[in-house]
Amino acid sequence: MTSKLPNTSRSLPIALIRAREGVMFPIREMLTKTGITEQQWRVLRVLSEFGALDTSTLANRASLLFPSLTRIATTMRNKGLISQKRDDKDRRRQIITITEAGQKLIDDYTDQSAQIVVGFRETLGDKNYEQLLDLLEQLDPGSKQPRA
Amino acid sequence: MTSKLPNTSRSLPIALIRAREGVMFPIREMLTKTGITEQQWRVLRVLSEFGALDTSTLANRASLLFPSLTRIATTMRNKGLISQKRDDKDRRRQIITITEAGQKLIDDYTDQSAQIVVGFRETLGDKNYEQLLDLLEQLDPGSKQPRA
DNA sequence: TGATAATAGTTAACATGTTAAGGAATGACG
DNA sequence: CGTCATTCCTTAACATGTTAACTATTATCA
Repeated sequence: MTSKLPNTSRSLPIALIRAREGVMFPIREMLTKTGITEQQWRVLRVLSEFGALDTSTLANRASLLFPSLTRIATTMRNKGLISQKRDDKDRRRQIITITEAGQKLIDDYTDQSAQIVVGFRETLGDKNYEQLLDLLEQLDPGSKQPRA
Repeated sequence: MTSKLPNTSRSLPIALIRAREGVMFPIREMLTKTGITEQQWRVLRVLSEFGALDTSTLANRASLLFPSLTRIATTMRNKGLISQKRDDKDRRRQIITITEAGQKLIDDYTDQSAQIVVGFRETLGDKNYEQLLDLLEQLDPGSKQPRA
């Protein structure tokens, strides 16, 4: 059996990369002004939404790998955006908390960020936008169980 | 006006990352056996589809940034997967060509790669799969003009 | 209890993503 | 022809992605 690959123009991995580029462009533009990266923004958003979390849970919810989060956390601690302490019950665990400065950063840019989301929603239309999220979720291996 | 951000679970950027993780997982598993990375695989696929290309065009079609491609090309040249030469007409340009070894690698793994694509197509269903590609394309800023 | 496995994170090493600056060749124009 | 902007690409610097090895702590179980 000799199967053929789709054209690169209809390749799912490449389409996902390009879509991400397109979505991230205006967001990155906004983040430039904040001085933090896309990943650091995700960390703040997750902490702001869920409160203090241990490293594993945070990594999972922000879709970051452990080693990345270890480095990012160091950077963010130095910037005063988060604080870290050991869990007294299980001393292997690190508990990460958002600081006031971190929360302020979120608050300051929530509107602008939300506007960008609205833009994409309008580009696709509400119905398509929701369907896109549904389809993407089906490709996500973690979507079967709720995240830790 | 105080807008609110969507939950991180319905955030488009995060959904795109997670979907990409899901799609890339089996592909990366396959690529481990080949000894090349996902990006190097993309370069080979584009060269195999379009023939020799200059660096700019290749970067564009493989969705790679220039600096990345510069490094990747060095690696791949050392592995004997591609060859590079200057364009005689415009000596700023590098022309990149796939080697026999590179083409063999593509040939050896085309079937396996195509099977993975089939898997995702079946997961979503043909219709949804095509619609997903269409929606993703709408988020791609480069989709308005055909790529260089 | 004491050896061993499992868990939570970190560190290391290499590749890529991202932005900015730099170098070489070409093009435009007075 | 000479200057200057433009184009194509490379280098540099820092952040993240990815895999593997390693440390510290906790759980298991004979």
